[in-house]
Amino acid sequence: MSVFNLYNTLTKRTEEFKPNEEGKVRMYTCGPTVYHFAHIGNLRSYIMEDVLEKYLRYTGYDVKRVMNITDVGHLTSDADSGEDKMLKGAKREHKTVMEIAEFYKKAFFDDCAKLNIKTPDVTEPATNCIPEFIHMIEELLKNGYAYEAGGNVYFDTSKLEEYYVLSNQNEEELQVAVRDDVEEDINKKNKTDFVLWFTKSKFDEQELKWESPWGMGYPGWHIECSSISIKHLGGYLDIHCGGVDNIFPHHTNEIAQSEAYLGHKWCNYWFHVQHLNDQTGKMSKSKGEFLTVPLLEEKGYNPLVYRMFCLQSHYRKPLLFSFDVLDNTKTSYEKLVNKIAALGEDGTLMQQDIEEYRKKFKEAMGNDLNTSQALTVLYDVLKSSLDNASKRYLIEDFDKVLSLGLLDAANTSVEIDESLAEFAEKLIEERNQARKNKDFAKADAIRAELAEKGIEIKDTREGTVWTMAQR
RNA sequence: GGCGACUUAGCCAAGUGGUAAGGCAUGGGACUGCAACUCCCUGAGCAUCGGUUCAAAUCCGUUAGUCGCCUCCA
Repeated sequence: MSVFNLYNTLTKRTEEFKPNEEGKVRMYTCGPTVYHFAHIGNLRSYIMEDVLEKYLRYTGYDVKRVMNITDVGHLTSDADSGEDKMLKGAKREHKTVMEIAEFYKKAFFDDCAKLNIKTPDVTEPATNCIPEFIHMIEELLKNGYAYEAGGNVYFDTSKLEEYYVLSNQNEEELQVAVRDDVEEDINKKNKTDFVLWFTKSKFDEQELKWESPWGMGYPGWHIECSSISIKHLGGYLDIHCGGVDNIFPHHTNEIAQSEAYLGHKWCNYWFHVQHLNDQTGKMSKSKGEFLTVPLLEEKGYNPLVYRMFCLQSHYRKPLLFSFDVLDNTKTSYEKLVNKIAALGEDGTLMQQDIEEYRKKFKEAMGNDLNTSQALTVLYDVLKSSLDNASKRYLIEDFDKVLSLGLLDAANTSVEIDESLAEFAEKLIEERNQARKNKDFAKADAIRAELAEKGIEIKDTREGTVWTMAQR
C-alpha cells in the first residue's frame, strides 16, 4: 500500500494516514439537509469526499462510508434562507415535511449521480434514528455531561478537559450571537453549551416531534451525526468529512458529545473541504445566482465539466467560481475527450511503463489528494510514447478515482438510429462528391442540413467522420 | 475582537531549500475550399518588507489584501 499523506484538521498538519484497523477505513460524511436543492458549492465538498473515498479504495482499502440525511430541523420556520419560497410553494401544494424531504433527497442523489459521486455504503435519515439519539442523550445525562434546563437538554462543555480541540478558539474571545439572526439562549450554563434535545424552542412550528423522557420534542442538530456514525461505524472512526464551515461548532460539538459518550478518543482524521466562492464570497442559497446542477445542464454544461473544475484545484484552497473559468474547463474537458477518442486500440499492455505512471499518479494523489497534479499525470500519459492499449488502460485506471467519465465520453456510444446513420452516410457522400467538383455552396448546404439533424461532421485526413452533437 | 485558511503568468493551477509542471486563452505556423479537429512554436521570477542560508516561491517574522467560522445555512 502506498504512502498516503493527508491533511488533518485535528493536528493542523499533513500526516501519513493510518487506519485503526489494517486495510479497513471507516469514514463518515456530514450529509445534506434536504429541504432545498444543493448548490454547486455544497457539491464541491461531496465531489472531493468522493475522490477521497475512491482513492482509498484504489490503493486497496476496504472502505465503509456512512452519510446522514438531515431530514429533521426547523423545517417550517426557516426564515434565514431565501429559499423558503420553495418550501412554501411545496406546502401550498399540500405536501408534508416528509414529502419535501423525500423530494429534495432524491434531487440530491440525482445531482450526485450526474457528478459521478458514488452513493455511500450507508445513507441514514436522521428521522430513522430517534431512539438512538435518545439513548445517547440518556447516557450523557447519566454520566454528568448533560443537564436539563428550561425544558431542553444541554451538553455541559465545562465538564470536558478540552473542548476546542479542532478550532483553537478560546473561551474569553468567543463572541456569542455574532450573527444578528441569532439570539442568546439564557438556559445555558456555559456559552459553548449546546442543545441535545429540544422541547421548547423559538421555532414553535416544528412539525416533526417525538416522544422522549423529556417530553415531546426533537433532537439537537449535532447529536445526529455522532449517533449515526457510532451506530454504523462503531466507536473508532478513521475519517470524518465535511465542509470547513462545520469545524466550529458542529464538528467540535460532535467530538465533545461522542468522546463524552464513548469515554475514549473517537476520530483520528478530520477532512475539511474549502468553500466555493463567487464574486460576493461564499456561495449561498440566499444571495447571487443559485447555481445547481440542473441549471448548469440548462446552460449547456456537462456536469462532469464541473467535476473537472473542482479537480483542477486543491480541496483545501478556496475556489472562485465564474462561468469564464467553467468555459475554460469545458474546452479542456472536450479537448481531453477528443484526444482520448482519437486513440486506437492497438498495442499490448506495457506493464513496466504502466506501473511507472501509476506510481506517479499515486504520488500526486497520495500527497494530500493533489488532484490537479493527478490530472497532469493523465496529460503526461496521453503525450507519452506508450502504445494505445496502455494509454487506454491507464486512463481507465485513473478514472476509477477521478470519475470524469473519460472513456465513456470518448466512445460516444450513443445508440444511433440506423436510418439516421444511413441518411448521414448518404449525404456525406454527396457532399464529398460536391467538394470534389468544387461546388462548395452545395457542400456547405449539406453540412447545414446534417447539423439540423444534430449531426456534426469533421474532415480529417482519413476522411469525413460524423458524430451526434451533444444535447 | 478572536480563531482558521488563502495570495505563483490574461485566467485556472503544480511546486514542501538548489536557479518556475500542466491546462485554457493569446499570437505565429502546418493541415483544410471554408470551418471544426489535430499537431508544432509562443509567456511569469512567485502580494509586501525584513531575516535565516552558499542557495528561498519554498523556512521564520512583518505588513497588506481576499475568504471562512465564532450556536442552530450541517
